[in-house]
Parts: sequence; structure tokens; C-alpha cells
Amino acid sequence: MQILAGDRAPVMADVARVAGVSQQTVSRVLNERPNVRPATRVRVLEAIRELGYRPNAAARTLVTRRTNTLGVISFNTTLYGPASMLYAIEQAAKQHDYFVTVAALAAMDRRSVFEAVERLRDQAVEGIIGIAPQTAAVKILAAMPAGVPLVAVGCGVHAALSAVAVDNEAGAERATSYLLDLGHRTVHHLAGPRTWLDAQEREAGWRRALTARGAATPEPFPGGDWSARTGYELGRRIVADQSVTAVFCANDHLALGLIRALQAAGRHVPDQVSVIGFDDIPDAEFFGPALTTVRQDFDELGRRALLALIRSIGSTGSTGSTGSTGSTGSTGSAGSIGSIGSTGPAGATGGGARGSTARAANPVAVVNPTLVVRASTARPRH
Amino acid sequence: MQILAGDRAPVMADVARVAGVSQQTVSRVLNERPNVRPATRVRVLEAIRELGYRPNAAARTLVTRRTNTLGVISFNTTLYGPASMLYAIEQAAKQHDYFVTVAALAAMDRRSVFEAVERLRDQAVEGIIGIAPQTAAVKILAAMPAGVPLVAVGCGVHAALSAVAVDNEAGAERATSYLLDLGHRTVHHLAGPRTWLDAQEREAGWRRALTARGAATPEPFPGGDWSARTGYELGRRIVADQSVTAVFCANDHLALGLIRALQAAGRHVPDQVSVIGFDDIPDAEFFGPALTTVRQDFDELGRRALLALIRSIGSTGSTGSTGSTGSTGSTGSAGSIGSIGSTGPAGATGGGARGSTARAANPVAVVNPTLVVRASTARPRH
DNA sequence: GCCCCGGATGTTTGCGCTAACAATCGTCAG
DNA sequence: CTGACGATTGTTAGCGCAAACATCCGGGGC
Repeated sequence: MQILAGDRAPVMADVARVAGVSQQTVSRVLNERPNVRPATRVRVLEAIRELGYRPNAAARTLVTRRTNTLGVISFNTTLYGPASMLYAIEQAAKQHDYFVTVAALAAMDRRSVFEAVERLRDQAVEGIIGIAPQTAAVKILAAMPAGVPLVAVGCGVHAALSAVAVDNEAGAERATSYLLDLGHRTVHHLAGPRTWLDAQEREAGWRRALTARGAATPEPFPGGDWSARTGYELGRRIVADQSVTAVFCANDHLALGLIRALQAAGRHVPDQVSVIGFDDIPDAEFFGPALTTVRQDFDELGRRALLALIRSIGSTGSTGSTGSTGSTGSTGSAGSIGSIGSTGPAGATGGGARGSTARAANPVAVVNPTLVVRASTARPRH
Repeated sequence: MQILAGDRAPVMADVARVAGVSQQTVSRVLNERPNVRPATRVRVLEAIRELGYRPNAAARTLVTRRTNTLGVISFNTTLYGPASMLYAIEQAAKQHDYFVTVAALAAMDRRSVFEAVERLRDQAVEGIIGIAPQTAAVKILAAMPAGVPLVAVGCGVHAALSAVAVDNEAGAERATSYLLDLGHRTVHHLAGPRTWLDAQEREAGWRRALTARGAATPEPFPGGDWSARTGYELGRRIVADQSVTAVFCANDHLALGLIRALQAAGRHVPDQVSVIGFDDIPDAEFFGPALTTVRQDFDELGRRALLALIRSIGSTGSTGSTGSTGSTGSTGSAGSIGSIGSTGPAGATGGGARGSTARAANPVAVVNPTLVVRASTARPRH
């Protein structure tokens, strides 16, 4: 109604007036609909530029019911792994024209997870990625009637929850076997926090390797967290045991602390004790000595999780049938959206998406870690 | 109009019907407006619970023009500092009922920064925090007609850009002075990437300390990035110079690499060469030897940046005058919003908010780093 | 007893956009 | 030359919500 552009941000009607077309035609141009004469399109685009018009996302969302926003739940994005995954997720999301909203968990309990999910749903995210490697978090997430597609990443495989996981067990087994191959009678384990699935799986892999090779299975040293400090403190207990010649640590930070404790006690690494870590953080190569470790490809994990989620969203969205609605066309990478939208439903859930909110009950992908051998491991001296 | 709840998510009208009130009354209850009889409120809340009603954020945004969303631009959230700040920002945002959307920079150039800002503005964020410590990023951000409140964090002080900064120069000066106090004739510097303000400021602080004490100022070793690998490679050049007895590194990772290079060359740390870092990452204490470093309080930085941004938003928002609109009351922490909304405008800009988008031209806060002395530094042997 | 006032609630309107339908224009087969 | 058809554009309706205004009701001052 207002004729004067009284300081308010321009809206579509303003653009329409300037371009001399109807508001709907402006909408068509913006959404890259067919059947707009090139000349008209140009006029509209010029008007948009002239006015500095910017579409109102809320209004569009209100009618299309699409927010183009994904949520990421994470417990502690300060750790290298989660930070890397978050980063990779955002990068990938951008390419698919999605926004990423983060929700950090205040604490690791049902209430916090619930609140985080609620928070994201309040913002109407189209899907959620949970970077929550703790057992508790996974359980809670799996039990949560999310109402939106949900993918967990780096948290093992759990029924009723789509997941992109690292094969921690295989990695741990490989690391342990490697130490046994070097001639160690057995391998001790400095475990991660028992509440984390990664910790559990790595311990399981370590046990399996020892059992398979007929080696004794010493009591693992239970870690409280993933920090170097903990590694150091447990290390002081480990040094008391002269029979320890090889230790598989649940992550690199623990290994760092352990190495320090060993050295403080006058034990040489690797000549007297071999140490192996997990993750291959960038610093690991420069520990003294350089750390043999199991590398995880966090970027790949993040990327795959995102793809899995988008596929899941594609198969949920009831508006997907027309196909043309796939191109929300804001910046132009509609092609990639289309490809996901079209291959997703066919490949994943068989197109049968039964009304209810889809949440594939199977793991989506498993990424394999690789052993990186460096100076912190060596043949034992007998 | 629809009588049957045909599978669609319930809307306010559905709640109203169930509660036997008008839709507007439901709205009043949700927004914690006065003048609703307690009994009515209870009926409405029960209906909400019964239906599992969830307010539609887009619709609310459309009419209130508030998205309750903030954007965070960051170049690399994998690094410890940025990751910590992002984490702190999210935690603080949650308490003030804001969502946080992240936008990672694809590359460090004008175009990428511009795109990130545009991306966030497309999503109608109410304000932006830039974690962009590079000189280039700051310049671009400062020059950008953001259209929304913008606060930079950890990026020095720049006119025309609100900023929450660490006093890198003071920290570097302190570290350098400390080494001089120990008796070192001079202190060498392993610099960070020149494109980062932090690197520049730390180098400046180092220079200033040397000059102030009348010590020689050797050519700094220019770092390409912040990694241990770079520290190691530069370290191999440093070991060639037997006169080096103390090195101030621009961050902890560089220091780690340097220490490794020194040890590989048979130089003892700290007996022959003292090394000092910057940041105090959690691992630093467990480097071999434990690293003396300058601690930054990233959490505090993030928190302050968020507060500065919210204050800035408060002084921009034209709807703030009524006061009652401050409580968008979704989860109940309306109190904190109210306090910000009311103290912000008064305390910051004196209530005179002159129409145009506010962007305070002055630094908002400076956080002081502290020296943490550990084993990697010692008196030189003469 | 009448009027006025303020608390409680209802009704109407419009935020900016897209979907669905309607209208217009030119073109081409018959 | 006419009618139909497709390409292009316009018109109307409504997404879910909150603001503004209207209405209703009970109680107190006179």
C-alpha cells in the first residue's frame, strides 16, 4: 500500500513497481521459474539491484515450509575431532545451500540433549547432525522422537539411528597387532572415558587383537577424559609397572601425557616402552618422539554425515514429488540439490518413505582409519 | 478453516479451539503478556501440551522482524583458539535466547568474506561476530556495509569496527621481558603468518620489549602458518645459529615444532635454548619440556564478543522502545533478555540511536593474556 | 441506579512471499 | 479467417503469527 519507500527495506512489491511488472513475476525471476521473457527477467534483476532488494527468508519459509537450515549438536567443539567435523559439515552444507546452526550441549545428560534438540526444532531446522560420541548421547538421540531427520556422526553404530562412523575397533586392532608384530609380549591400554563409544570400541578392538594373538590381556587403565593431563596421571601409575613395554592409548592427547610421565620416570620411548595413539592430530608428528597413531579422516566423516542427512531430508519432504520445487534457487547451485534429491530417495529408502518421519535404521557409512607409523614405537629390547 | 487435524502440525488456531479461546489469547499466553487470567493461561498451556504445539518461528519472524539468530564468521574453526571462541559464543548466545549460525570462509579474500556476510544476511541474522584474526579479514569486514551490527573478535583494534581483542602486544612483551630477565642477551622470534593480526601484534610486542631493554633485535623467522610443522622447519634453520639462546614463538604449535627441531639437533631445551609459546593450549603443559607460554582466555573473549553484539543489536532495534516486546518468551529465560534490552541502549549509546545501523566505532573490550611459566625456559648458561 | 474505568478476551488486519488459478497475447493448423 | 494452444503475465488466496482496535464484563464513585 505504501507508495513512499519510507526507510523500510524494499520488498518484492517495490521491485515489481520499479520493474513495471507484477509481484509474482519478480517471484518467478527469483525462483528461476521457466516462462519469463529474458527482457522481463533483466528488468526485474536490474530493479532488484537498484533497490538493493533482499528476499525475506521468513516469508519464504512461511509458505514453502523450508528453512534450508540444518542443526549440529555437539558436546565439545573444542576437541580436534568434533571441531574438524563441524568445520567439514559447514563447508559441505554451504555447497548444498544449507545453513548450519550449532547447539552445544551444556552437559552430557538426557535433559541437555533434549533441550538442544528442542532448541533446534524451535528454529525449524530441516535435519540434525549429532556429533555426540558418548554412549549416553547416542542412546538419548536414538530414543528421541526427533520429528526431523537425524544423523549421528562418529558415534559407532546404533540401531534406529542413522550414523556415519569410524571403525574404531578395526583401528585399535590394527594398532595393537602392529605392536605385537614388533615383538611385544602384550600391549597395555590407556583407555578413554568409558562414557564415550569411541573409547569402548577402541578398547574392544584392543582386546580382540590380544585375544586373537593369544596374548595376555592386562587390565586397561581407565581414563576420565581425553586430555594429556589424564594421560600423565595414569602414566604415573603405569611407570610403576616395569613389565609394560607397549601401550595403546585411546587418543593422541593421552599418549602425549603418558610419554611425558614415562620420560619423567626415566623410561625411554620407544626403546623401553612403545606408545601408540589414536586420531593423528596435527601435532602428533611433532611429539617427542613422533607419535605412531591411527589416523581418522574427520573431514570425510563430516562430509558423509551431511550427505546422509540431506538424502534423508530429501526422502522425507512430501513436496519433493514435483521435482521442480527442488530448486529454491538462491545462488545457483541448484544442480547439486537436484542430484541429491533425485538419487537419495531411490538409493536409500527405496522411495517407500512411509508417511512418518524417515530415519533410516541402519548405519549410513563407515570410514576406515589408517595406521601411521612414527618413532614412538619400536621392537622391545629383550 | 480446517476442522480436521489432517496430519499437519498444529497451529495456534488449533490450540485456541481446544482451549476454547481465541487465537490471540494463545498468542498472549505464549508471549507472556499481562492480562490473561491464570485459569485461561492454564487451559491454553494444557492445550499446547496436548497437541504438541510448537510455534512457527518463520511466522513469528515475519511479523516481529526478529530472527533471534546471530551469525559467526570464521576462517578455520579447527584451530584451538577459534574453536574455543565459537564454543563460548554459542554457550553465551543460548543464555540470551539466540541461535548461532556459522559461516566458514572458503578462502581468505574479499570475495569469500563478502559471500559469508551475504549468506548470513540472507538468513536474516540480527548480528554478526567475525572470528577473523587476519589483517585482510578485518579490513574487509570493516569496509563492508554490513547492514547489521558487526563485532570482530580476537583481531586487534580497528577503527570503524567494534572489536573484542586480546592485548597480544602486551603478552608478547611480557614473554620477551621474562626471557631477558632470565639473563638472555636477546630473544629470537619465530613469527606467525604475517597475514594475521595476532602475529603482527606479537611480533610488535617482542620488538618493543627488546628495544625497551636495549637488546639487539634479530631478524624474526617468518612463519607461513601456525602449525608445528612450520615450527619444525623454521627450527632447522634456527639450530644453525649457535648464538640463539631464547626463542619467543608466536603460538604453542610453532613452539612444539621448534623444540623438536632443537632436540633433533642435539640442543637441550631449556638448558641451551629457552622456548616460549603463546595461547596455552591444553597440551602445552605436557610438551617435553612443559611449555612456558602466554595464556589467552578464549572463553572470555567469546563471551564478551557476544555481549557486545547483543548490546549493539539492542541499540539498533527500533522496536525496543516499548520494553514489553523484549520478552519473546519461548523457553522462559525472558529475564535475561529483558535485562539486556533495557540496560543495553541506555548504557551504550545513550538511547540516541540515530536511525542508521549502529556500529560502534571503538573497541569494546580488551582482554589481557597472562604468562604461564613452565620448564621450557631457564637462565642461559654463560 | 447510572456511568465510567480497566482487566480480559475477541476480531480484524497485514507481515512478504509463493501456489493456484485467471487473463492476455501471439501463432499456427485447419 | 478462426479457434485452439502455449508462452507469458496478472490476480487472488493464504501460510501462522502478533499488533491494533473492538468488545465485553464487573466493580466502584456519585
